Order: sequence, then C-alpha cells, then structure tokens
Amino acid sequence: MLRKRSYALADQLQEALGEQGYRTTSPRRAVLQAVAGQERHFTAEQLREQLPKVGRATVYRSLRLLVDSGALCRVLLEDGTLHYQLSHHGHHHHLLCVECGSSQDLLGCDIEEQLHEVSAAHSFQLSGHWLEVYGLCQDCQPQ
Amino acid sequence: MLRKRSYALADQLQEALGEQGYRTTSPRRAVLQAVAGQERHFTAEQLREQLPKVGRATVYRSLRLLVDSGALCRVLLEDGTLHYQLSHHGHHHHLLCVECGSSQDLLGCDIEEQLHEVSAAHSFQLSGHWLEVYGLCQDCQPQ
DNA sequence: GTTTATGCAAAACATTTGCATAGTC
DNA sequence: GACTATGCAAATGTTTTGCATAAAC
Repeated sequence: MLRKRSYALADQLQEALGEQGYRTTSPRRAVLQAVAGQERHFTAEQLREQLPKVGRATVYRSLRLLVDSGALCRVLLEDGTLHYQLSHHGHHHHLLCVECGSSQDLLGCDIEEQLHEVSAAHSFQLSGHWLEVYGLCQDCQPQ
Repeated sequence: MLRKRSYALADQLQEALGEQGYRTTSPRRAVLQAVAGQERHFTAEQLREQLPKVGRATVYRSLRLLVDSGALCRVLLEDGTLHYQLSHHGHHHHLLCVECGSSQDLLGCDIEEQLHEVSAAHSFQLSGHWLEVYGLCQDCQPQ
C-alpha cells in the first residue's frame, strides 16, 4: 500500500520533470522512487546509500532538480545538517522532533503575515524567509 | 571612534570569557578584536583571512566559544552559507538584505508567542527555532 | 544526430581532530 | 608545575565539477 503510493508519487515527479524538459532516465527514476519512498526527512548521503548503483553526482543533481521544481524542500536540523523532505503543500514550515526525527507540517499559521507587518515597520522589503521549529512531538513527550 | 568602540567591545568579550575560566592569550585577543571590528556578519574563513598569523583551528575554536557564550550568533544566508554576527540582544532574529548583506535586528516581534500557540495546537512541545528573514533593506530598494 | 544525463575521480569547501609544543595561571 | 591553548597538518564530511562515455529524444 505504501509501496503503491510511492510508485504513484514517483511517476508524478517524473512527469513533472518531463514537462520541464528533463529526460526520463533509469538512474533518475531510481532516485525519484527512493525519494518517494522516504518516510521522513533524509540527507543526500542517506539517499545515496540506498542507491548504490547510482553515481553520487547524479543523486546530488537530482536532489537539486527536485528542490528547484518544488517537489522537495530543504530542512535544516538543529545540529546544522541539511536534510530533504517531500513538500506537498507549497511553502510551509516544519515542527521537527529532536528526539525521533519526525516532522509535522505547520498548518494554519500566519507567520508570513506577521513577518510582512514587522518588515514593513522596519522599512524592509521582504522576499523570503527560513523557519525551522524544534521540539518534541506528542509521542516523545514525557508521559 | 569605531576603533575605540571595537577595542572596548573586545575587552568586554575577553572579560566575559575570563569569567568562564578561559585564559587570556594573544591569539585569542586577536580574534576577539577582529570579531569586535566586524561591521556585518562574516564567515569563519573571512575572519581567518583577516588574521593570517592565527591558526585556523584557533579561529574556529574561538568562534565556537563565542557562540556558546552568547556573544556571537550564527546566521544562515539564503545561499546556505553560515555566517556569524555580534549578538547584542539575547535571542532575536535578523532582517538580512540579500543585496548589500546588511542585517537589521528584528525587534518588537512576538513570533515566539505565535509559535508557542501554534505548537500547542499541534500538541508539539516547542524547544527552539531558527528564523531568518531575507529581502531588501531600505537603501537597496528600487528608487 | 543533437542534446542531455551519467559516472567516475578529482577538486573544492568548510570544519574538526590528534598531537607535540608553547604559554597561562 | 599543572593545566589549557595553539599551530600545524591531516582527516573528515559534504557537495561540486570536468570530462569522456552513454543514453534519450
């Protein structure tokens, strides 16, 4: 079931890249399938370990493609390591559990609006931002 | 005048480290003076270039000391590079100009409060966050 | 057939570490 | 004199790049 979902997602990603003029190759498909099958955020090297037959450069190049196309987002962990994560909902933020590594999307949040207000108050023309939120998810909280 | 301020600040940093049991050495003083004289955020390597006589490891070790003691904060630029910046006001955020590289402190902002509310709504126990805001400062905005 | 993608190995960074030496307290 | 800090060079970890080969369109 999860498998099925992963394959469907991989095909979807493939199609999106195709529309942007990128070719369908088997290494690329392998990367997409691996990405689609990730249950949580992952590093480039973790992905690479799962794809021993794909060259390192291809993994990195594919990741960049996916980030640029909006399919993946970069996530900065508290220890400074860069992870990647499927991005289903356009721009949004994550609640990252520092214990188990899970990640919840932060929904119904008007941080953007507040940032716009505060920026305006500082005569600053906002163009982007990066927000990561760290803490404990429900399952990892003491009792 | 700026010079004078830098020296005073360097001494202040030195003193703070002294209180924590760290020794006063001339390489360390050189790093502190260079840090105190920075007009904007800087990378470890930029600092190192300004201190050709100080070993690379010492520069990095000193930076870590200063971050841990709260005198410096890390700043993540939009291109993913890590910079450092003097931190006068405890925990706060920055409005980073992507054009000239200047940085304004974000004051009078209750992002924290909002994050607490949203986290609670997701049953998430907030412990920290990282926020960077990118855009154009007043001087770099068209006309 | 033209263009794009791959794989490899090497280069490029950025940061950390081991260890002998030197300096502080 | 005991302990801490330094400097160097080497190791580490991560990401990028050049280039010849191979595959896609």
